Amino acid sequence: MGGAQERTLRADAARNRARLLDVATEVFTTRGVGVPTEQIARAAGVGVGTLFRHFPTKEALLEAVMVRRLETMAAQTAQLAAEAGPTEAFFACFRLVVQQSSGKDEFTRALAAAGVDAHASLQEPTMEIQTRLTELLAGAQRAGAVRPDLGLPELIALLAGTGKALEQLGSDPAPRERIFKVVFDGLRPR
Amino acid sequence: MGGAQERTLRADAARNRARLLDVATEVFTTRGVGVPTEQIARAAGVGVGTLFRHFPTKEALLEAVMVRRLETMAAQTAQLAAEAGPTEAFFACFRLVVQQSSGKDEFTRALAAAGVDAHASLQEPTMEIQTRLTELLAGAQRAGAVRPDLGLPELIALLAGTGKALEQLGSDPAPRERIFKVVFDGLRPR
DNA sequence: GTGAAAACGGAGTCACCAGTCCGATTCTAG
DNA sequence: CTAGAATCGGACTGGTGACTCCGTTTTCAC
Repeated sequence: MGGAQERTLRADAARNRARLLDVATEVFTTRGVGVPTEQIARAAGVGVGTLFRHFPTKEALLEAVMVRRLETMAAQTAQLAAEAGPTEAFFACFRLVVQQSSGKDEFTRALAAAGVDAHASLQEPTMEIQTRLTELLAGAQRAGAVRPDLGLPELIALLAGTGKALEQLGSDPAPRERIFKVVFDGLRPR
Repeated sequence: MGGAQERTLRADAARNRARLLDVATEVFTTRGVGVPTEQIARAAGVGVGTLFRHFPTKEALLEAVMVRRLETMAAQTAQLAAEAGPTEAFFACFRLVVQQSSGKDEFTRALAAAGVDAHASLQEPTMEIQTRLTELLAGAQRAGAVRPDLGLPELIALLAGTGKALEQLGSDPAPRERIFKVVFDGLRPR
Protein backbone atom coordinates (compact mmCIF):
# COMPACT_ATOMS: atom_id res chain seq x y z
CA MET A 1 0.00 0.00 0.00
CA GLY A 2 2.65 2.53 -0.90
CA GLY A 3 0.21 4.93 -2.48
CA ALA A 4 1.80 5.90 -5.78
CA GLN A 5 -1.40 6.22 -7.79
CA GLU A 6 -1.18 10.00 -7.78
CA ARG A 7 -1.16 10.09 -11.59
CA THR A 8 -0.96 13.87 -11.52
CA LEU A 9 -4.62 14.79 -11.44
CA ARG A 10 -5.72 17.33 -13.95
CA ALA A 11 -5.76 20.86 -12.51
CA ASP A 12 -9.53 21.20 -12.23
CA ALA A 13 -9.88 17.72 -10.80
CA ALA A 14 -7.38 18.43 -8.06
CA ARG A 15 -9.11 21.70 -7.24
CA ASN A 16 -12.52 20.04 -7.03
CA ARG A 17 -11.23 17.21 -4.89
CA ALA A 18 -9.70 19.61 -2.38
CA ARG A 19 -12.80 21.74 -2.34
CA LEU A 20 -14.99 18.70 -1.71
CA LEU A 21 -12.85 17.63 1.21
CA ASP A 22 -13.00 21.08 2.77
CA VAL A 23 -16.72 21.45 2.30
CA ALA A 24 -17.39 17.92 3.56
CA THR A 25 -15.34 18.56 6.68
CA GLU A 26 -17.27 21.71 7.37
CA VAL A 27 -20.70 20.27 6.65
CA PHE A 28 -20.22 16.96 8.41
CA THR A 29 -18.94 18.58 11.58
CA THR A 30 -21.57 21.28 11.73
CA ARG A 31 -24.65 19.49 10.42
CA GLY A 32 -23.85 15.86 11.09
CA VAL A 33 -23.02 12.93 8.86
CA GLY A 34 -26.63 12.48 7.81
CA VAL A 35 -26.49 15.33 5.32
CA PRO A 36 -27.23 14.08 1.78
CA THR A 37 -24.21 13.82 -0.47
CA GLU A 38 -25.88 15.97 -3.07
CA GLN A 39 -25.87 18.95 -0.72
CA ILE A 40 -22.17 18.58 -0.21
CA ALA A 41 -21.58 18.44 -3.93
CA ARG A 42 -23.82 21.47 -4.38
CA ALA A 43 -22.02 23.40 -1.65
CA ALA A 44 -18.70 22.60 -3.29
CA GLY A 45 -20.05 23.83 -6.60
CA VAL A 46 -19.85 20.49 -8.39
CA GLY A 47 -22.28 17.78 -9.48
CA VAL A 48 -22.84 14.54 -7.60
CA GLY A 49 -21.08 12.68 -10.38
CA THR A 50 -17.89 14.51 -9.59
CA LEU A 51 -18.19 13.79 -5.91
CA PHE A 52 -18.65 10.07 -6.48
CA ARG A 53 -15.79 9.96 -8.95
CA HIS A 54 -13.39 11.27 -6.33
CA PHE A 55 -14.91 9.36 -3.43
CA PRO A 56 -16.61 6.20 -4.66
CA THR A 57 -18.77 6.04 -1.57
CA LYS A 58 -20.16 8.36 1.04
CA GLU A 59 -18.27 6.27 3.53
CA ALA A 60 -15.06 6.86 1.60
CA LEU A 61 -15.62 10.61 1.83
CA LEU A 62 -16.22 10.35 5.55
CA GLU A 63 -13.07 8.33 5.89
CA ALA A 64 -10.99 10.83 3.95
CA VAL A 65 -12.27 13.65 6.15
CA MET A 66 -11.48 11.68 9.29
CA VAL A 67 -7.99 10.81 8.14
CA ARG A 68 -7.19 14.44 7.52
CA ARG A 69 -8.51 15.51 10.91
CA LEU A 70 -6.59 12.79 12.67
CA GLU A 71 -3.38 13.61 10.84
CA THR A 72 -3.69 17.27 11.71
CA MET A 73 -4.31 16.36 15.32
CA ALA A 74 -1.33 14.04 15.41
CA ALA A 75 0.92 16.75 14.02
CA GLN A 76 -0.29 19.38 16.48
CA THR A 77 0.10 16.95 19.33
CA ALA A 78 3.64 16.12 18.31
CA GLN A 79 4.50 19.79 18.12
CA LEU A 80 3.09 20.58 21.54
CA ALA A 81 4.89 17.61 23.01
CA ALA A 82 8.18 18.93 21.71
CA GLU A 83 7.69 22.49 22.89
CA ALA A 84 7.03 22.12 26.58
CA GLY A 85 7.82 20.21 29.74
CA PRO A 86 5.96 16.98 30.39
CA THR A 87 3.27 18.44 32.61
CA GLU A 88 2.44 21.45 30.48
CA ALA A 89 2.60 19.39 27.32
CA PHE A 90 0.18 16.84 28.71
CA PHE A 91 -2.44 19.34 29.72
CA ALA A 92 -2.06 21.39 26.57
CA CYS A 93 -2.57 18.29 24.47
CA PHE A 94 -5.56 17.32 26.55
CA ARG A 95 -7.16 20.64 25.71
CA LEU A 96 -6.21 20.37 22.08
CA VAL A 97 -7.60 16.89 21.57
CA VAL A 98 -10.78 17.72 23.39
CA GLN A 99 -11.34 20.78 21.25
CA GLN A 100 -10.57 19.01 17.99
CA SER A 101 -12.57 15.91 18.64
CA SER A 102 -15.89 17.68 18.94
CA GLY A 103 -18.35 15.52 17.08
CA LYS A 104 -15.63 13.11 16.05
CA ASP A 105 -17.26 10.01 17.35
CA GLU A 106 -20.35 10.53 15.28
CA PHE A 107 -17.98 9.95 12.39
CA THR A 108 -16.42 6.81 13.74
CA ARG A 109 -19.80 5.45 14.65
CA ALA A 110 -21.07 6.08 11.14
CA LEU A 111 -18.00 4.40 9.72
CA ALA A 112 -18.33 1.44 12.02
CA ALA A 113 -21.98 1.08 11.11
CA ALA A 114 -21.09 1.04 7.44
CA GLY A 115 -19.03 -2.13 7.70
CA VAL A 116 -16.13 -3.69 9.48
CA ASP A 117 -13.53 -2.40 7.05
CA ALA A 118 -12.87 1.34 6.70
CA HIS A 119 -10.29 0.98 9.41
CA ALA A 120 -7.37 0.51 7.06
CA SER A 121 -6.51 4.16 6.50
CA LEU A 122 -7.66 5.29 9.93
CA GLN A 123 -5.51 2.79 11.75
CA GLU A 124 -2.25 4.58 11.09
CA PRO A 125 -3.09 8.11 12.27
CA THR A 126 -5.08 6.69 15.18
CA MET A 127 -2.10 4.66 16.31
CA GLU A 128 0.15 7.66 15.91
CA ILE A 129 -2.03 9.77 18.19
CA GLN A 130 -2.36 7.00 20.73
CA THR A 131 1.38 6.58 20.84
CA ARG A 132 1.82 10.29 21.51
CA LEU A 133 -0.83 10.23 24.19
CA THR A 134 0.76 7.25 25.88
CA GLU A 135 4.10 9.05 25.98
CA LEU A 136 2.57 12.24 27.28
CA LEU A 137 0.62 10.41 29.94
CA ALA A 138 3.67 8.50 31.10
CA GLY A 139 5.71 11.70 31.18
CA ALA A 140 3.14 13.56 33.23
CA GLN A 141 2.83 10.65 35.62
CA ARG A 142 6.59 10.45 36.02
CA ALA A 143 6.57 14.16 36.83
CA GLY A 144 3.96 13.48 39.50
CA ALA A 145 1.35 15.65 37.80
CA VAL A 146 -1.17 12.90 37.04
CA ARG A 147 -2.42 10.05 39.24
CA PRO A 148 -0.51 6.91 38.41
CA ASP A 149 -3.46 4.53 38.29
CA LEU A 150 -4.72 5.83 34.96
CA GLY A 151 -3.97 4.12 31.67
CA LEU A 152 -4.50 5.01 28.04
CA PRO A 153 -8.08 3.68 27.96
CA GLU A 154 -9.11 5.88 30.84
CA LEU A 155 -7.37 8.87 29.27
CA ILE A 156 -9.20 8.34 25.99
CA ALA A 157 -12.49 7.96 27.82
CA LEU A 158 -11.88 11.18 29.70
CA LEU A 159 -10.98 12.99 26.50
CA ALA A 160 -14.21 11.87 24.87
CA GLY A 161 -16.19 12.68 27.98
CA THR A 162 -14.75 16.13 28.40
CA GLY A 163 -15.48 16.83 24.75
CA LYS A 164 -19.08 15.82 25.27
CA ALA A 165 -19.34 17.95 28.40
CA LEU A 166 -18.15 21.00 26.49
CA GLU A 167 -20.64 20.33 23.72
CA GLN A 168 -23.44 20.56 26.26
CA LEU A 169 -22.30 23.99 27.29
CA GLY A 170 -22.63 27.03 25.11
CA SER A 171 -19.67 28.97 23.82
CA ASP A 172 -19.37 31.06 26.96
CA PRO A 173 -15.76 30.48 28.05
CA ALA A 174 -16.25 30.74 31.83
CA PRO A 175 -18.29 27.56 32.38
CA ARG A 176 -16.07 25.73 29.90
CA GLU A 177 -13.04 26.67 31.91
CA ARG A 178 -14.71 25.37 35.04
CA ILE A 179 -15.18 21.99 33.39
CA PHE A 180 -11.49 21.87 32.60
CA LYS A 181 -10.73 22.81 36.19
CA VAL A 182 -12.79 19.92 37.50
CA VAL A 183 -11.25 17.39 35.16
CA PHE A 184 -7.68 18.60 35.55
CA ASP A 185 -8.07 18.68 39.30
CA GLY A 186 -9.41 15.15 39.23
CA LEU A 187 -6.45 14.02 37.17
CA ARG A 188 -3.94 15.13 39.80
CA PRO A 189 -2.68 12.52 42.23
CA ARG A 190 -4.70 12.13 45.43
CA MET B 1 -53.23 19.72 28.12
CA GLY B 2 -55.07 18.10 30.99
CA GLY B 3 -54.63 14.61 29.69
CA ALA B 4 -58.08 13.04 30.13
CA GLN B 5 -58.24 11.19 26.81
CA GLU B 6 -57.65 7.82 28.46
CA ARG B 7 -60.94 6.45 27.12
CA THR B 8 -60.24 3.05 28.69
CA LEU B 9 -58.31 1.33 25.96
CA ARG B 10 -59.52 -2.11 25.01
CA ALA B 11 -57.58 -4.88 26.77
CA ASP B 12 -55.56 -6.03 23.75
CA ALA B 13 -54.83 -2.47 22.74
CA ALA B 14 -53.44 -1.61 26.15
CA ARG B 15 -51.31 -4.75 26.15
CA ASN B 16 -49.88 -3.99 22.72
CA ARG B 17 -49.20 -0.40 23.59
CA ALA B 18 -47.25 -1.35 26.69
CA ARG B 19 -45.35 -4.03 24.83
CA LEU B 20 -44.42 -1.58 22.09
CA LEU B 21 -43.09 0.90 24.61
CA ASP B 22 -40.98 -1.75 26.32
CA VAL B 23 -39.59 -3.14 23.10
CA ALA B 24 -38.91 0.33 21.71
CA THR B 25 -37.03 1.31 24.85
CA GLU B 26 -34.90 -1.78 24.63
CA VAL B 27 -34.23 -1.54 20.90
CA PHE B 28 -33.59 2.20 20.76
CA THR B 29 -31.12 2.12 23.62
CA THR B 30 -29.21 -0.92 22.43
CA ARG B 31 -29.28 -0.47 18.66
CA GLY B 32 -29.82 3.24 18.27
CA VAL B 33 -32.72 5.34 17.07
CA GLY B 34 -32.06 4.51 13.43
CA VAL B 35 -33.68 1.11 13.67
CA PRO B 36 -36.63 0.83 11.27
CA THR B 37 -40.04 1.05 12.89
CA GLU B 38 -41.08 -2.20 11.28
CA GLN B 39 -38.45 -4.09 13.25
CA ILE B 40 -39.81 -2.69 16.47
CA ALA B 41 -43.33 -3.70 15.54
CA ARG B 42 -42.06 -7.14 14.57
CA ALA B 43 -40.16 -7.53 17.83
CA ALA B 44 -43.27 -6.56 19.75
CA GLY B 45 -45.27 -9.12 17.83
CA VAL B 46 -47.58 -6.62 16.13
CA GLY B 47 -47.93 -5.15 12.65
CA VAL B 48 -46.71 -1.70 11.68
CA GLY B 49 -50.30 -0.53 11.47
CA THR B 50 -50.72 -1.14 15.17
CA LEU B 51 -47.54 0.69 16.01
CA PHE B 52 -48.57 3.75 14.05
CA ARG B 53 -52.06 3.72 15.53
CA HIS B 54 -50.63 4.01 19.03
CA PHE B 55 -47.79 6.37 18.12
CA PRO B 56 -48.70 8.40 15.06
CA THR B 57 -45.09 9.09 14.30
CA LYS B 58 -41.72 7.52 14.92
CA GLU B 59 -40.86 10.72 16.69
CA ALA B 60 -43.91 10.29 18.96
CA LEU B 61 -42.70 6.83 19.90
CA LEU B 62 -39.25 8.20 20.69
CA GLU B 63 -40.82 10.90 22.78
CA ALA B 64 -42.96 8.45 24.74
CA VAL B 65 -39.91 6.33 25.48
CA MET B 66 -37.97 9.37 26.62
CA VAL B 67 -40.75 10.58 28.88
CA ARG B 68 -40.91 7.26 30.64
CA ARG B 69 -37.15 7.14 31.14
CA LEU B 70 -37.09 10.66 32.48
CA GLU B 71 -39.97 10.02 34.84
CA THR B 72 -38.31 6.91 36.21
CA MET B 73 -35.10 8.84 36.68
CA ALA B 74 -36.89 11.66 38.47
CA ALA B 75 -38.55 9.23 40.84
CA GLN B 76 -35.31 7.41 41.64
CA THR B 77 -33.54 10.70 42.17
CA ALA B 78 -36.23 11.89 44.54
CA GLN B 79 -36.00 8.69 46.52
CA LEU B 80 -32.24 8.85 46.85
CA ALA B 81 -32.42 12.46 47.88
CA ALA B 82 -34.77 11.56 50.71
CA GLU B 83 -32.76 8.62 51.98
CA ALA B 84 -29.33 10.07 52.64
CA GLY B 85 -27.40 13.08 53.81
CA PRO B 86 -26.68 15.83 51.29
CA THR B 87 -23.20 14.66 50.31
CA GLU B 88 -24.02 11.00 49.87
CA ALA B 89 -27.26 11.79 48.12
CA PHE B 90 -25.51 14.05 45.65
CA PHE B 91 -22.88 11.55 44.64
CA ALA B 92 -25.34 8.66 44.55
CA CYS B 93 -27.59 10.64 42.23
CA PHE B 94 -24.64 11.57 40.09
CA ARG B 95 -23.89 7.88 39.58
CA LEU B 96 -27.53 7.09 38.98
CA VAL B 97 -28.10 9.75 36.37
CA VAL B 98 -24.88 8.92 34.59
CA GLN B 99 -25.80 5.26 34.39
CA GLN B 100 -29.35 5.91 33.25
CA SER B 101 -28.52 8.48 30.66
CA SER B 102 -26.37 6.22 28.57
CA GLY B 103 -27.31 6.97 25.00
CA LYS B 104 -29.96 9.40 26.08
CA ASP B 105 -28.74 12.34 24.07
CA GLU B 106 -28.96 10.40 20.85
CA PHE B 107 -32.68 10.50 21.58
CA THR B 108 -32.87 14.18 22.26
CA ARG B 109 -30.81 14.94 19.22
CA ALA B 110 -33.12 12.85 17.07
CA LEU B 111 -36.11 14.63 18.54
CA ALA B 112 -34.58 18.04 18.05
CA ALA B 113 -33.76 17.18 14.45
CA ALA B 114 -37.35 16.17 13.84
CA GLY B 115 -38.72 19.63 14.54
CA VAL B 116 -38.83 22.35 17.12
CA ASP B 117 -41.86 20.96 18.91
CA ALA B 118 -41.72 17.59 20.71
CA HIS B 119 -40.64 19.44 23.80
CA ALA B 120 -44.11 19.71 25.27
CA SER B 121 -44.25 16.41 27.12
CA LEU B 122 -40.53 16.30 27.83
CA GLN B 123 -40.51 19.68 29.48
CA GLU B 124 -42.20 18.57 32.66
CA PRO B 125 -40.06 15.57 33.64
CA THR B 126 -36.95 17.43 32.53
CA MET B 127 -37.78 20.32 34.78
CA GLU B 128 -38.53 17.96 37.64
CA ILE B 129 -35.12 16.34 37.35
CA GLN B 130 -33.39 19.67 37.03
CA THR B 131 -35.09 20.92 40.14
CA ARG B 132 -33.92 17.87 42.08
CA LEU B 133 -30.40 18.27 40.77
CA THR B 134 -30.33 21.92 41.71
CA GLU B 135 -31.37 21.09 45.26
CA LEU B 136 -28.86 18.27 45.54
CA LEU B 137 -26.07 20.44 44.20
CA ALA B 138 -26.89 23.27 46.58
CA GLY B 139 -27.06 20.83 49.49
CA ALA B 140 -23.70 19.28 48.69
CA GLN B 141 -22.14 22.70 48.27
CA ARG B 142 -23.55 23.88 51.58
CA ALA B 143 -22.04 20.78 53.17
CA GLY B 144 -18.69 21.73 51.69
CA ALA B 145 -18.48 18.59 49.56
CA VAL B 146 -18.59 20.27 46.16
CA ARG B 147 -16.76 23.32 44.87
CA PRO B 148 -19.03 26.33 45.09
CA ASP B 149 -18.29 27.79 41.67
CA LEU B 150 -20.32 25.16 39.82
CA GLY B 151 -23.87 25.72 38.65
CA LEU B 152 -26.55 23.53 37.18
CA PRO B 153 -25.27 23.90 33.60
CA GLU B 154 -21.84 22.68 34.56
CA LEU B 155 -23.32 19.80 36.53
CA ILE B 156 -25.43 18.72 33.58
CA ALA B 157 -22.45 18.96 31.26
CA LEU B 158 -20.39 16.84 33.63
CA LEU B 159 -23.14 14.25 33.87
CA ALA B 160 -23.34 13.97 30.10
CA GLY B 161 -19.57 13.90 29.81
CA THR B 162 -19.10 11.23 32.42
CA GLY B 163 -21.75 9.12 30.72
CA LYS B 164 -19.90 9.44 27.45
CA ALA B 165 -16.61 8.55 29.10
CA LEU B 166 -18.10 5.38 30.51
CA GLU B 167 -19.51 4.45 27.12
CA GLN B 168 -16.00 4.51 25.71
CA LEU B 169 -14.85 2.01 28.27
CA GLY B 170 -15.91 -1.61 28.27
CA SER B 171 -17.95 -3.16 31.03
CA ASP B 172 -14.91 -3.88 33.18
CA PRO B 173 -15.75 -2.15 36.48
CA ALA B 174 -12.22 -1.18 37.53
CA PRO B 175 -11.54 1.47 34.85
CA ARG B 176 -15.07 2.74 35.21
CA GLU B 177 -14.53 3.27 38.88
CA ARG B 178 -11.34 5.17 38.13
CA ILE B 179 -13.32 7.56 35.95
CA PHE B 180 -15.72 8.23 38.79
CA LYS B 181 -12.75 8.80 41.08
CA VAL B 182 -11.31 11.43 38.76
CA VAL B 183 -14.61 13.25 38.35
CA PHE B 184 -15.63 13.09 42.00
CA ASP B 185 -12.21 14.25 43.06
CA GLY B 186 -12.44 17.12 40.64
CA LEU B 187 -15.82 18.09 42.02
CA ARG B 188 -14.44 18.59 45.52
CA PRO B 189 -13.53 22.10 46.61
CA ARG B 190 -9.96 23.17 45.91
C1' DG C 1 -74.48 -15.92 22.21
C1' DT C 2 -74.33 -11.99 19.12
C1' DG C 3 -73.48 -7.89 16.69
C1' DA C 4 -71.29 -3.60 16.37
C1' DA C 5 -67.38 -0.91 17.66
C1' DA C 6 -62.50 -1.16 18.43
C1' DA C 7 -58.24 -2.90 17.03
C1' DC C 8 -55.33 -5.54 14.09
C1' DG C 9 -52.03 -6.77 10.13
C1' DG C 10 -49.48 -6.01 6.34
C1' DA C 11 -49.57 -4.88 1.38
C1' DG C 12 -49.13 -0.59 -0.90
C1' DT C 13 -47.76 4.50 -1.46
C1' DC C 14 -44.61 8.19 -1.44
C1' DA C 15 -40.43 10.61 -0.53
C1' DC C 16 -35.67 10.47 -0.05
C1' DC C 17 -31.02 9.28 -0.95
C1' DA C 18 -26.74 6.66 -2.42
C1' DG C 19 -24.68 5.54 -6.41
C1' DT C 20 -24.61 5.01 -12.09
C1' DC C 21 -24.31 6.51 -16.85
C1' DC C 22 -23.41 9.09 -20.71
C1' DG C 23 -23.63 13.29 -23.57
C1' DA C 24 -21.46 17.92 -22.84
C1' DT C 25 -17.46 20.47 -21.40
C1' DT C 26 -12.71 21.55 -20.22
C1' DC C 27 -7.97 20.80 -20.02
C1' DT C 28 -3.33 19.96 -22.14
C1' DA C 29 0.15 17.93 -25.33
C1' DG C 30 1.97 18.98 -29.64
C1' DC D 1 -5.14 26.07 -32.42
C1' DT D 2 -6.83 21.48 -32.20
C1' DA D 3 -7.76 16.74 -31.20
C1' DG D 4 -8.62 13.64 -27.93
C1' DA D 5 -8.38 12.33 -23.35
C1' DA D 6 -9.81 13.55 -18.74
C1' DT D 7 -13.38 15.46 -16.24
C1' DC D 8 -17.80 17.22 -15.44
C1' DG D 9 -22.99 17.53 -14.45
C1' DG D 10 -27.20 15.95 -13.39
C1' DA D 11 -31.13 13.00 -14.98
C1' DC D 12 -32.09 8.35 -13.70
C1' DT D 13 -32.26 3.84 -11.01
C1' DG D 14 -32.82 0.85 -7.06
C1' DG D 15 -33.53 0.27 -2.50
C1' DT D 16 -35.14 1.65 1.93
C1' DG D 17 -38.07 3.27 5.35
C1' DA D 18 -41.99 6.14 7.29
C1' DC D 19 -46.69 6.19 7.09
C1' DT D 20 -51.73 4.89 5.01
C1' DC D 21 -55.72 2.12 3.95
C1' DC D 22 -58.92 -1.28 4.31
C1' DG D 23 -60.49 -6.11 4.68
C1' DT D 24 -60.19 -9.27 8.72
C1' DT D 25 -60.17 -10.38 13.59
C1' DT D 26 -60.95 -9.50 18.50
C1' DT D 27 -63.25 -7.60 22.39
C1' DC D 28 -67.18 -6.45 25.12
C1' DA D 29 -71.96 -4.74 26.30
C1' DC D 30 -76.20 -6.66 26.28
